Amino acid sequence: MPIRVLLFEDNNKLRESLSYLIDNAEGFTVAGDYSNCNDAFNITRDIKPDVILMDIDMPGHSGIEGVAMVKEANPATAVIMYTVFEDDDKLFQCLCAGANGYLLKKTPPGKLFDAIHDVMNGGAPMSPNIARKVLATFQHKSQANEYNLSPREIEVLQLLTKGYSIKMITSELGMAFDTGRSHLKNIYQKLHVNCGKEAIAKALKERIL
Amino acid sequence: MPIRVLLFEDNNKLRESLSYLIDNAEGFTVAGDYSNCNDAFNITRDIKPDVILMDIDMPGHSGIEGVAMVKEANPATAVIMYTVFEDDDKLFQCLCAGANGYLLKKTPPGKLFDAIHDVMNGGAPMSPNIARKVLATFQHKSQANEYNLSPREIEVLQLLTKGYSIKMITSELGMAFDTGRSHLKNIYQKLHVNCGKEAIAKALKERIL
DNA sequence: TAGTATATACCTCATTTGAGTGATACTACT
DNA sequence: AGTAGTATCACTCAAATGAGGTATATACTA
Repeated sequence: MPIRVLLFEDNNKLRESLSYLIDNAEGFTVAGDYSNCNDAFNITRDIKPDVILMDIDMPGHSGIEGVAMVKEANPATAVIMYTVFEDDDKLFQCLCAGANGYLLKKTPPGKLFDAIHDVMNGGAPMSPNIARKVLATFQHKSQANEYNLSPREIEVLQLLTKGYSIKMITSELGMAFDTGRSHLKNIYQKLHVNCGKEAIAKALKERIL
Repeated sequence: MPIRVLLFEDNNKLRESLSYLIDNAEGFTVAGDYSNCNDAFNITRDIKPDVILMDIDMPGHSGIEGVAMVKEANPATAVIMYTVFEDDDKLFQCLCAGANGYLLKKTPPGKLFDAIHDVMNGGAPMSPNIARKVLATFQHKSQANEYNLSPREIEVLQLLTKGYSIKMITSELGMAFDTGRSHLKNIYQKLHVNCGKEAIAKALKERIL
């Protein structure tokens, strides 16, 4: 049986072209196409499509909200974002909302079919630039020295981010209590924070360490 | 000019087959193949290949260390992991070390060429299972209620993870100082931690919120 | 209706922490 | 030889925090 695809795209011309293209391809059928995702929850719940191609910039609810609605209505439906946006913010919001793939609209239409097959196969089709951005998030670490932390300070900060108290840190590293406090004071200065809690938040959010 | 590929793989049979296969393919040439990556730094620095296929489990330095060495020697060289491992630990260690792709050895050899082209194109070729794991890391959030935090407690915890002091939190949320402390005490209990720093660390690491 | 969870608020006490100040020693570079 | 950075340790003081206990009002549930 053919793969059932749903389209959410507010550009009528594009939506109709895509619908025609996909519906006439071997092994695919378009189960519906919509110019907004205001009713995405009910639609998905009722139709339970295999794959959804989702634009981001639509009137009313955005595609980002759309993904969330779809995933709540039927988690088994795979959602591929299909958009012109490639800024980090929108990308990661979509991924966090549960998107299974992310294609830029400059993707040649023929590649769409590969992507749909890929996502049905448990994959995560992404345009090359997008995939690179995603992998880059794992590599944002070795920049501890953006703040010129000394090796010893890094050790201290690492233990701090485990929730250790100064006492625990200093005994772990075999230094005097006040030495640990000195290090922490210097760390706080370098990170431009005022207390340990801010330091932990900053260190973990920016993946220092 | 052909794409210059380097192989690091300790299984001699497999390495020779791969080398033969790739070297005889149109548009590819094997610039070297090695059974371990103990000298990966110097090799990469001297040869500066376009792409490296890297095994993980090798005698001496692991492929994970290998990636790091390669990336230090010549960041422009793309590294595709080629391994049987699909456990989260090894995967994320490789990605953090700078790997550009991650293929399981069950990948049909023909797909290797697609992957190499993909990575040369700025992409990040990954086996479907792997890609799913990577995307899943972005979706590990909405499980705040694993700890049965009440809505109000979640608000408090969110501000806490911004490094806010109790004073700031309570004034932000318009409640009495002691009310904030009560909430925090309950939050600490529910998260099984003893202090705010641990709570922040746990909340950020487990992406509660 | 009784019980449970939530949100609110207050009190006390001991500990932890941040800020300020100062000091010694070692290394590395100028 | 002098300077800068790092690592070490000490002392004080005021503020922030965690742990303990109590209390009230509301809302939902059994």
